[in-house]
Amino acid sequence: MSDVRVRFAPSPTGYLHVGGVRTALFNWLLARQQKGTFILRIEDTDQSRSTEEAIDAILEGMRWVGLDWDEGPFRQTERMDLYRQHAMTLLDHKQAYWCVCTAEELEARRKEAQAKGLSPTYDGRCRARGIMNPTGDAALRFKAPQEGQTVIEDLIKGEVTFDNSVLDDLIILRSNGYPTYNFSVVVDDALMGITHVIRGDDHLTNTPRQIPMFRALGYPVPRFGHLPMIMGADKARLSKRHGATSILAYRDMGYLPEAMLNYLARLGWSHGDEEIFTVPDLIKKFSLDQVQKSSAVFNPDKLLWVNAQHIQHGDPKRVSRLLRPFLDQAGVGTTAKALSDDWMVKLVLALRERAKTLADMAAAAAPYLAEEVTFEPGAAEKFLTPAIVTALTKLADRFAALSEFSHASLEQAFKHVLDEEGLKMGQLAQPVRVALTGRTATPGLFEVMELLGRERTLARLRQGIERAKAAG
RNA sequence: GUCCCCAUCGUCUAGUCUGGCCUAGGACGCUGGCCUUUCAAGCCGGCAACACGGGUUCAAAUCCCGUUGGGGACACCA
Repeated sequence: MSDVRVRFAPSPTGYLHVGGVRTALFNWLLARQQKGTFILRIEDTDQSRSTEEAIDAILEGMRWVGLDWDEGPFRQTERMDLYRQHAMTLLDHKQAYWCVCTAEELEARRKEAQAKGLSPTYDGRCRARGIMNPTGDAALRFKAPQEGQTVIEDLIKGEVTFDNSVLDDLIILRSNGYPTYNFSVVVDDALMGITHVIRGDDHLTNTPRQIPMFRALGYPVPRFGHLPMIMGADKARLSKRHGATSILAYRDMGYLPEAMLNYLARLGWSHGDEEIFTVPDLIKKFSLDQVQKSSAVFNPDKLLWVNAQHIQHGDPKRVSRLLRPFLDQAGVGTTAKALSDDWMVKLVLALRERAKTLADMAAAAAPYLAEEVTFEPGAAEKFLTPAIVTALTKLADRFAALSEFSHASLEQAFKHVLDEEGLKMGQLAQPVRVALTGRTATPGLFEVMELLGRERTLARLRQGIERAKAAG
C-alpha cells in the first residue's frame, strides 16, 4: 500500500450524476493504480438540502459502477465535534472571529455592491470588533490573508496564481453551529490524510481560500488537481435539461457499468488513439498527465457505441447475467429463469452484434422466449405467401427427418431444398425467418433454429405454412 | 462587475511541455462502397479542424503578447 490517499466527497443534495462519477472514477483509478486508499465522504453539512434518499442513491450508484471505497462512507454530520474543535482553535489563535452581521444584511450589501459593479465580497466589518462572547446568533469567520499571493501547483492546470486581495473572510461556522463547506473539507482532508485532492475545476477558486486554512491549522497542504467540467450539447454545464444525468438511469437503460466507466474516462483523458478500455486497462494506463485541461461535451451517441463495443466483446456469461433483469422487464423473465446458463450464453452470442444496450437485447430476445410468434406489421403478408408453400413444406419435412438438429445439418438440408426448388438463399430465408420469429431482421437463420430447438422450429414452420396457404 | 481556467474536425481526442517527421492522425456521428440468408457487425473510401491578430524564429498547431469566444467562482450551498 502506498501513501496515496484520495477521496470522493459528494454532497447528498440529489442523485449521483455523470460528472460526479467521473470525478470519483479518476480518484479511484489513481488509488487503485498506486495501491493507495480511496475514501468516500458524504458532505451533508447543509441541513436543509441533504437527504437520506440522496445518500442511498449515491451509494447505489457507486456500487453499480463498481467504484468500491476503502474507508467510509463518512458523514460530516457525524463529525461535528471535530469541526467545532478546530474552529475554536482558530478563534483562540485569533485566526477567526465572531461576526454578528445577519444573513439578510449580508445579502443586501452583496446586492448593493454588485449593483455598483463592485465585488460582492464580505467587507470585513466585524473583523476589528473583537467580539468575544456574542449574545445572539453569530457566525465564525476565518481571517483570510489580504496581502501577497497564493500559488497552486495544480496537477492538471499547472501553476495558478491568485492575489490574496481577492479573498474575503469566509464563514467557517454558521450561527446554527454547523460548519460550512470550505472549512469542513479542509478539516476532513487534513484529518483523513488526503494527499491528492482531485475534484472538478469549479473548485479551483476555492483552493486559495482553503490553503490558508490548512496552514492556519498547522496541517500539511495536499496536492490539488482540478478536472475540467463535463458539458451538455449546448456547452452549458450538464444538468437535468440534458436528459438522463443520474447514473442509475443509465443502468436502467441497459448500459454496462464498464462501458460507462470507459466512456467517462475518455471524457477528458486519453491514451493515444485507444478508445476501448476494460477496467483493469484503465487502472494500468490512467495518468493525470494525460488529462485534458478544457471541458468536454457529453456525447450520448459515442457512449452508445462504447456500450455496444463492450456488449460485443465482453464476456458473454457476464452479459447474460446482466441481461436477465431486462428480460424480466420485457415480460419474458419467467421463461428466462428456467433457461440454462449455456442457453443464455448462446442467446447473447446470437444477439450481441445487433444490440447497443441490454434493453435492445432483451427486446430482440423475445421471439426465442415467448410462446407465440408475434408478427411485425406486414412481414407475414409479404413473405408467407402461397408461392412459398411447397418449399417451406419440403424444408419442414427434411428438418423433421434430421437425426441431429445442428447448425451444419440444418444448413445442408436447407441447401438441398434450395437446389430442388431452384431458389436462391434469400428467396427462402426471409419466409423462414418470418415464420420462425415473426421478424424480418434476426440473427443468422441456423443460429435462430438452434436457439429455438427442434420442437419449436418445426411447430413454427408448420404454422407458417398454414398461414401462407391461407393467404391465397 | 471582479478574479480564475480554457481554446485542434459538429463531438471526444493525438500532436503542444522537448518548434521541423503535420499537405494535422484516430474515434463517434454523417455519408459512398464491399461482404452478405435479413438486420447488424466487420472491412475499404469520403466530408470535416489548428478561433483571430500580432510577434519570436531559417521554420509555429506547437513559444510570447493581445483580441475574441466559451466555462467556472465570487452564499450562514457544496
